[in-house]
Amino acid sequence: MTWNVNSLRQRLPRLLALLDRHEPDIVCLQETKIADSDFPSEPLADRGYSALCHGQPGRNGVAIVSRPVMEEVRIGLPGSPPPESARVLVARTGDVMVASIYAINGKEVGDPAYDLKLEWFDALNAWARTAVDPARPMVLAGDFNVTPDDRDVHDPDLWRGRNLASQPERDRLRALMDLGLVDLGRRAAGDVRGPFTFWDYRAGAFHRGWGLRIDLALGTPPIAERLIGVEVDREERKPTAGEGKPSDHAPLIVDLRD
DNA sequence: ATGTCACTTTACAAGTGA
Repeated sequence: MTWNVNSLRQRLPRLLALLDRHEPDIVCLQETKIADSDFPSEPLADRGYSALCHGQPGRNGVAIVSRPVMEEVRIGLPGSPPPESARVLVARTGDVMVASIYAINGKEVGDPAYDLKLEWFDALNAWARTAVDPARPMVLAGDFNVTPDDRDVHDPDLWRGRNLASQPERDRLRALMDLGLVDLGRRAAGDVRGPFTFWDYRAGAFHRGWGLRIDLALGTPPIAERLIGVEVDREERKPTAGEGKPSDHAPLIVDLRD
């Protein structure tokens, strides 16, 4: 499972309910917005989950919550542009590598943050060229802040060329996948629009179906051949589900054969 | 496109980032 929680402090009751509901083996979290010293390890441990975290107070932050105790492989992204931000965490269980990824949003095409985003993807891809072995099982899951193609936006004409849908960022995501990664969500869904994972809080975007598919699980072929299905838990985006307010992202759940 | 949310701070409102 991968889920951008938009503050783990705010979303903890929902995360705990989500663990009870889906019983996932491994959960990649993004935008935890919490320092490692404040990470809520105990309520997770009570449910049989251990956690690795790479956070900072107030913004960004990634974590991997799992039933198997995972071995930490890497914290952070070597060569990523300053300022240092908590966006990558890599861990291993058995022969499976898992990376929790939170890409830079980029704000708008032309904004300095957009250039930083492209630079950050170059650093991610440079790391991935050394870390992704298509012969070995590996999953990169998280909020990539890029729609892979026009099927991943609710209104391609509206979004054409804009941040989250522009060609330079799509080219970089494509270069990452060309290292031998399968977009598991797209493979499971087939040639349809969506399934969306993010809806802006504003303007009633969820209610109006104004969604994007920017949360992705990318797997090497040994993972992809074990793919059973993929589900987006849209209930988690509704204010009525679980405890407290929703994140602006819904969890993406990938089901793999043992 | 924008009917919001969560964070931070010479904190009880306003700016930032998403």
